[in-house]
Amino acid sequence: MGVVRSPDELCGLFRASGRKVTPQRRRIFELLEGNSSHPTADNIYLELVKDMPTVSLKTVYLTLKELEEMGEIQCLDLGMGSARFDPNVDLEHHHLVCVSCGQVRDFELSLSQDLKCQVPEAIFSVTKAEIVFRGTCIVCQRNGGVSAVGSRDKVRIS
Amino acid sequence: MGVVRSPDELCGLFRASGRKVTPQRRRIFELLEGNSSHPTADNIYLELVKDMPTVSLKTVYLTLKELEEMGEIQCLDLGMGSARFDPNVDLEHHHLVCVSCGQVRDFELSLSQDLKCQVPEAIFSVTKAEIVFRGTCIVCQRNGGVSAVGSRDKVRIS
DNA sequence: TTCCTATTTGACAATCATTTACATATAGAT
DNA sequence: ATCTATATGTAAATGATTGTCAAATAGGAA
Repeated sequence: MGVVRSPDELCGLFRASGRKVTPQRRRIFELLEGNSSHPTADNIYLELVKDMPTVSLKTVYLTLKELEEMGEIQCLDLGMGSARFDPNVDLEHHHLVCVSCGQVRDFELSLSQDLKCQVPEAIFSVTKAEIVFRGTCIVCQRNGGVSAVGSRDKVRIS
Repeated sequence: MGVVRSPDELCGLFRASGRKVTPQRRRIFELLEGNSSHPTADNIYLELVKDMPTVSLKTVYLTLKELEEMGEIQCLDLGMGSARFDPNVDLEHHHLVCVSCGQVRDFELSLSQDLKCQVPEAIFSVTKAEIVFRGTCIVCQRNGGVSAVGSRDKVRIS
């Protein structure tokens, strides 16, 4: 299933669904490919302007929203001020959120019990079950948890 | 452990930690007691103004933040535009989020495996593991999922 | 290839949640 | 009752995200 698609595949999917593929969109697809840094819309925008000085943040938001609607990326709201985007749409894939530096890491975890089945259908129909692990990453533990970066600070994509 | 404290207990804890107990704070404690509606700061505020016409949203935010710092309530950011506050601080307590009406429900779940132990200490030190189940509640399923309420709409506390 | 039109874009303003600034009011210890 | 640190309210600032709309353009049709 739709895990990590190439820019070309995404362009095809966009056209197939009646959308147009513009240079800015293609570039966004490229910036997302294999990106495991969980960038914010602004992180993407800052990379984008390097090549396209006139792009607007709005275009980034719009393209990301469309990708999300198509199920090609997921939008994570982890309570850090701004949404993070993740091109990894794998199931059994959860997140480690460092409350010190704000970094978000993917974490593969296949539970013996299927989480969705834990909730009675008579009560609620589960579409998606996500686990958020909050704590401190090894780097911040070494730095005594004092690693400056506030939750609202920009995290440049590597 | 600190699960569901009475307004009086909270007043005591506030004084004990050098904070002052004002009428508006006491009222906020009352509004939170036994409240399982997962109100936003604004929901609380709207109830509060009924008794105290001059109270400000800022006071609500501040008091809620202090309660959170004291570990007496938890702040949930579920990606619905505004944070939800939950006086239930029970461990093994997760959330069902209806993507149709925006309602948030508590869900007790004791997994046979301890979630925290799933993450290697060498990688990340977990403080808290929370599961968010997204899907549709029974009510919205009956209404054909068309139950109007947008994610940013206000949800009055019952 | 050129044309045509629905879709995108970008500049800008608007909105929403949350925080800051600061002068005034007040809880609660003495 | 006094005094001072803390809390309050007004009003304005901030940051993320969305709406408006005229101008630009992708890409199918001719």
